[in-house]
Amino acid sequence: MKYDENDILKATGHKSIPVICGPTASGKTSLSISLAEKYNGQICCCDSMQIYTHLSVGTAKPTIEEQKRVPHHLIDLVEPSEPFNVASYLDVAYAKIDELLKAGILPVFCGGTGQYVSALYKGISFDDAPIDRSIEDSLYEEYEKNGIDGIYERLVSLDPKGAENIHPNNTKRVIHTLALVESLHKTTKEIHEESLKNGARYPFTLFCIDWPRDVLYERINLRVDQMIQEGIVDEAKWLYDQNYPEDTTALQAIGYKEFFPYFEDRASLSDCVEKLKQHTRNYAKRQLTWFRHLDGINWLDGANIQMENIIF
RNA sequence: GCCCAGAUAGCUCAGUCGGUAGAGCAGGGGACUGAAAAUCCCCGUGUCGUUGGUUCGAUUCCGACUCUGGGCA
Repeated sequence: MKYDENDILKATGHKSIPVICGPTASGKTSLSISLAEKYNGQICCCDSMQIYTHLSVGTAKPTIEEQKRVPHHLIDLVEPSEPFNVASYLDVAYAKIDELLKAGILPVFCGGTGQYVSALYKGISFDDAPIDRSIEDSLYEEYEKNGIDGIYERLVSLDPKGAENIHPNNTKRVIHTLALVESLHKTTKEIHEESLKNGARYPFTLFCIDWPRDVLYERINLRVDQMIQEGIVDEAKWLYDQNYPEDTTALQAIGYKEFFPYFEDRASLSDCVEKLKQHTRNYAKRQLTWFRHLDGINWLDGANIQMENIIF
């Protein structure tokens, strides 16, 4: 079901659902908790790694204490070995929003994953059946043997406009897009238009917490040190010991793979910690690029957040 | 004290058979529609340690000095 401003207003007293965005370590969690406490809300996490069970310290999942203050949803949804993606996220997120609204509770989104926030906000729907992973697998085999050129050319001939937007070096996207175009017999433009035709399912208002870059990086460094105290290394060791296949999505999470060289005696612990800080800083920059280019985002000065300015 | 090696971009280093220099990383910007904490694209002028000498011309060759490694006493 689709909600407009009035439906949300009737259910919660607000015209839209707030989404607190921001790079890692910007203070999203505490702000969204304050907001939820203030307005009788509950938190809906919007994070591609917090959905995994077991990965808690490294994903900066809200702590048990934080979860006691306000109920948190959309975390701990699947085992790290299980596949999960934007489409799966939208399914569970929509169901949760409906459930909360019916109960008159305000969902407060707290999101670090640009792709998920964007899909929610723009109302991108993934109605087509998911493409068969085996099509992609066979394209990967072809890529291993003959390189990307032939695959890219096929994409250009089937979907020239779509190919323009993908750099041939981005093999992951080239292969995925070709698999999509071939199996659906549609161009990316058609796919995109169809995916947007229903519009956003709920009105959202986006907020993004911003800090001067050097301050943010300092916060990140401090937080990584804190994660060490909280046992991130043990958590990483656990994940390492699971021996999941290399392409397991959860293994991509920052905060785990960085310690694998240490477990294999190929690097010192402190080197791995430095790498982790580095990767986290790099990631924060990418997140900001994403949020900066979302239409209608409201910026909040991390050092001086006024609750009165958070209007939604 | 002596010998050897090094001193070039924020870091690690390459290079210039003498014509003022370039990679990786960091940093900055960007893309993103079913793996997204992923993946990918763009952006490189710096007293080439200091100081003399040789030379039309030195970061490059030679000398001295300073510093940093390593070795010998």
